[in-house]
Amino acid sequence: MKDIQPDWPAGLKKTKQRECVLAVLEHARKPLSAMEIYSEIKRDGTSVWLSTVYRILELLVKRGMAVKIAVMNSETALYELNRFQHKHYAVCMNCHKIIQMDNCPMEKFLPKFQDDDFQVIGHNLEIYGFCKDCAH
Amino acid sequence: MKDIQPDWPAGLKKTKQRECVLAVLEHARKPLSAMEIYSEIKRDGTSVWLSTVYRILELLVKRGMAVKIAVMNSETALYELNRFQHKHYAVCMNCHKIIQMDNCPMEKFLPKFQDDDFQVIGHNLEIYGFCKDCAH
DNA sequence: TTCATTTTGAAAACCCTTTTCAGCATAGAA
DNA sequence: TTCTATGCTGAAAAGGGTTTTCAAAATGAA
Repeated sequence: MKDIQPDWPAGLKKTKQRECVLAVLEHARKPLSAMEIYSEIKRDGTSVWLSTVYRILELLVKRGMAVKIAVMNSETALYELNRFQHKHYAVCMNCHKIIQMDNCPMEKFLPKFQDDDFQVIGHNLEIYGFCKDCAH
Repeated sequence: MKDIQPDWPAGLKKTKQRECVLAVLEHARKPLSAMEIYSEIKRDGTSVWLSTVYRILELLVKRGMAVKIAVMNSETALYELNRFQHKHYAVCMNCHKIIQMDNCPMEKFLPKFQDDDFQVIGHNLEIYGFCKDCAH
């Protein structure tokens, strides 16, 4: 699990726990919760504490190496490696699967506001509905 | 505060606490948190418990009379009366003010998904940036 | 008014996340 | 390599919003 980091980011102390969190994120095929990352690491036999996972995730987000995703109406945050792509997700209302969207409606859109001006920095968009397995 | 409900919704027992929550929501000029609703009611001299406010809000949402808004990266949910309009909000990154948007980018947009099909039911969109008071 | 049923008060539990602080590990200096 | 300052983790507890519990109180139908 620790064989894929080519070079360690400068200024970060290299610890077993940080290597593991990064490795899990690199192997992840979908955004993961702190608990999922924690379980994955423990399953591999490494000892970590949940609070440490949270600390490491916070650090990675602060350094721009990871992205925190807040799925609406879900109380747990998800994390993934920052691959520097603008993206949005669709969430299945039945199985809660998360599916990546490949386009963005905000590209060609000028928002109008009730109040006067608003300097737009970014946006979050989430589609909800039913995935192909749960559509009936 | 209890002077504006023309007729009480059928099947709902009329209690002081429910009247108050509805009254606060009717007077609100922006989405409110459970705590804000609770404070407002107590400020008017009525005795309520926070858990009761939560219970009432849950009931109103379940009945479609209120809408729950989950502002991303904020851990408190907001509630407002369901006025049956499709809308989105912009959130100021500095003062956290919430400003209503008057248009929606999803109106003329067909999402493309990484996985195959996804049956779209709805969407959440949130713009973030700086309001006119906080833009510098 | 009486009674069955809901609703609330009051407190505690929940769940995810953050904080605390002492002990330990790490990286850089010697 | 060894030493040392600094940063990181373990372990536990606290935090903050929200939900649950259960007995007591209030509601509305008869």
